[in-house]
Amino acid sequence: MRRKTKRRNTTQRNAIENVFRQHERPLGVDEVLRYGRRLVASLNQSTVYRNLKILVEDGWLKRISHASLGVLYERTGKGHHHHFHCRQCNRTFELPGCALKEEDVAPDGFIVEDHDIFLFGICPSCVSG
Amino acid sequence: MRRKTKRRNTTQRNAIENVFRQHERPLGVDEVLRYGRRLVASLNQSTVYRNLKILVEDGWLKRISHASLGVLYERTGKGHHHHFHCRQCNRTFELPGCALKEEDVAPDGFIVEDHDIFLFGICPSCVSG
DNA sequence: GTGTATGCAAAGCTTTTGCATAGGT
DNA sequence: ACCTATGCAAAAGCTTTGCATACAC
Repeated sequence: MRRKTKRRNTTQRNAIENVFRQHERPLGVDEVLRYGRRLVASLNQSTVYRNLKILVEDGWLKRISHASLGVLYERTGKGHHHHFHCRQCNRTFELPGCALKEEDVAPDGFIVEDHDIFLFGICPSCVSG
Repeated sequence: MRRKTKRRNTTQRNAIENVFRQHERPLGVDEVLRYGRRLVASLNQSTVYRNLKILVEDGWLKRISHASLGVLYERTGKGHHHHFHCRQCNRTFELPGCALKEEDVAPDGFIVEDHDIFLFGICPSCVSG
C-alpha cells in the first residue's frame, strides 16, 4: 500500500512519537493523549487516533490488544519479543527473546507464520516492593 | 467472589451454552447472538452480554482478545492450549498442548503465573483447499 | 499559494444500565 | 408468591468522520 503524497512532518505527530520514545513500553490511547499534551498542550484526541493509525500503517507502531487491558500501541523494530503483564501494578512490559519453537507448537497441517506470546504474573519491582 | 443467591437456570443461558457446545471454537458476541437466536428466537443482545459476563465469572467461559480479531469467548476446562488464527478463512482454532517452558521465557525477577499464545498462519483445510 | 493535518463537534459503534414485566423456583 | 433474568430503550464508552481553518511545504 503505497502513499501518493508525502507525509507532512507535524508538531503533533512528532510529539506522539516522542511520547513513545520517552516511555519504552506499550501505551493506551488515553496515555498517549495525556503524555502528549505535556508536549503540545492543544493536542486533540482525534489527532491522536489519526496519527496512531498512520504510525501503524507506516510500521512505526504495532497494535496489540488484550482481554482486560484493551488496545495498546508499541514501537516496532525492536526485534521479536513477548509481553509480560504485571497483575499487581497493571503495567505491560516487553521481554526480549523468544522461547518458542514454532515447529513444535502446531499439529501437522497447520502452517505457522507468526506468533504472539502474552505472559502474566508479578514484575520485579512489585515482587520486591 | 461468592454469590449470595442461586443462579437461575434460564432458557436463554442454556441456549448460549449450547451455542458454545455446538461450535467448538472461540466465538464473538455477534456470533453468539446469531446462533443463539436459532435456538431462542427472542434472544436479546443485552442478555447475551449479561450472560457472557456471568459465564466468564463462573469460569465456564474465558475471554480472549486480539488486535485484529476483537473479543472472543471460549469454553474453559479443556486444558491449557494455544490459539491458531487462519489468515485465509479467518477462523480461530484451539491447539492442544503447550510448547513453552515458562521458566525460560522471562528474565530473573519476573514471576510468570500464566501465559497466552496466539499463532498465525494457514490452517490445514485452506492449505489443501 | 496550495493542499494536507488539525481541532472541534457530531455521528457511529460496541457495551452497559434502568426499568417494567416475564418466568424460574 | 417472590424475586431474579429478560427485553427494550436509553445511556455511556470508545473510535471515526465532516468541515472550516491552521500550518507544513
